[in-house]
Amino acid sequence: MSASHIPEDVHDRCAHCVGRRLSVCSSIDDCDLAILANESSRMTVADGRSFIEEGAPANDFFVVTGGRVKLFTLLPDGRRQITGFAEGGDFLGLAASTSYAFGAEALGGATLCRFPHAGMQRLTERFPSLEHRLREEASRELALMQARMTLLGRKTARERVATFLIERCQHLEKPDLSHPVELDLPMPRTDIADYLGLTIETVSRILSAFKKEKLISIRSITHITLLMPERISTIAEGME
Amino acid sequence: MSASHIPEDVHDRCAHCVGRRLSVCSSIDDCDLAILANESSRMTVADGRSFIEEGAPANDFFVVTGGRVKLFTLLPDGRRQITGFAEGGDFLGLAASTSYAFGAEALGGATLCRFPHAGMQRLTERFPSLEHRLREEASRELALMQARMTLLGRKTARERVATFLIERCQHLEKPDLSHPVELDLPMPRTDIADYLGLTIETVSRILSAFKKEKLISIRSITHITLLMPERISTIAEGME
DNA sequence: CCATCACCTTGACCTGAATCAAGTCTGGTA
DNA sequence: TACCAGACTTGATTCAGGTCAAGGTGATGG
Repeated sequence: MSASHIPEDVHDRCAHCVGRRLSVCSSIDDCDLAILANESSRMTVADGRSFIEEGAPANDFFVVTGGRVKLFTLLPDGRRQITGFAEGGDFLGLAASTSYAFGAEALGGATLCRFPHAGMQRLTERFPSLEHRLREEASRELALMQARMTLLGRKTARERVATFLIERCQHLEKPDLSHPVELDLPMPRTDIADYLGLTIETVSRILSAFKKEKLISIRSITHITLLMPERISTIAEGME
Repeated sequence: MSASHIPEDVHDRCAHCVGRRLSVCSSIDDCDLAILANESSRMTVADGRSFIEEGAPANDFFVVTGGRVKLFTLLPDGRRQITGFAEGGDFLGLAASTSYAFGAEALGGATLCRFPHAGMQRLTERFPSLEHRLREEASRELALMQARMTLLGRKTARERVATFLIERCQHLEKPDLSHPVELDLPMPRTDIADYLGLTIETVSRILSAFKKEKLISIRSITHITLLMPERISTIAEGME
């Protein structure tokens, strides 16, 4: 598909994409959107389907344009560490030299925009600010991972679950911990456990404990209200 | 200090630096070394002295030109997670947006080359390949962290210590696991423990166990020989 | 040559989270 | 309305690794 055939459509595809607002694509001017669109292609991934294989040759970058995905690494015996959840606007594929350092699969269905490395290179040559934006993105990710290593290496189970809840808050449009917060947890407990380096039973127990302590209320499995967000934040920092 | 005053010295400073061979500085041509030198300054840090404060405004990048440093994050009550060790040629400071996401201190004395962000920006504008090199560096680091999260979240103490030993091997000039390997562990047990998310006692016990199993021999506290590197590597991957 | 101090090792015991094992809840089907 | 399957919760028990408490070791200085 070449930009010269259907320039309007192609332009629009990028113009109305969440990546345009949130992701690396924001470093491209409006008038150059067709070039951007021409180097990328859309794809959808069904719930639970994998689209990045850990260790496979890294040929593409991805922008999540809809839905959610989980990123993970595996040990040979099947133990799994989820290294992150990504949603609309998030950029994937920087954690790779020649091969991907992580696997990725859709969490309840996702749409993605795929940028082959070759095309991305053409884009960075043409738009140097894009390369800078990619570095910024990598830096942001590195800073997040720094905190996550502290979580996995040094926090208690209680602190980990509290941190997870606070992290979810900060993904909302208007994070505000001074009032109760309604949260949607679209991932199953298994994923939360593998993200926090715990077992599903421990996650469940601690959520129940938080409920008993009136820190949260559990409206349904996926729908939780933080009744005392600031107290949970205190627990998350290990200061309770 | 301006390059025009003592161009020869300044040029030489970069020409003979390990960063020139190993680090981001390799993306600059010989003839432009004076420009590079002019944007950077040397510094030495004594054993145990801190030179990056977690949360402080991030104003500089650093290249380790000699010795070693440790990078870490802290919890309010003093729990510490060492997120990495850096040595000659390693680049520091990418894991930061406006403020550093980690602290850093010298491990037995270190020399560094400091690049203020403003100067680095002048360099990346003049040498676009440097910006690309920085992104590569960030990607390499991200891939490493991915593996480290799996270690902290999912590996047993035995697997962690084995992984640490294998990692140290891979820092040698000629990594080769088919024969016994002599290793130097310049960091105290406390640092190894904080790197692996364990206690000093557990690290000590597991090294003793490895010794009893004839997997390693402990010649002195800092000097260890891996007698069966491949078996240790197998343990590290969780496949024993 | 001994004292000191910091760091490391070892042992005994404890505990937080894992494991093992029932339940329970929910949404989908008939 | 009852049944079923999959996901979650809860309880009982175990165990890996932490904590507490002695020792050991080796580099430095008197």
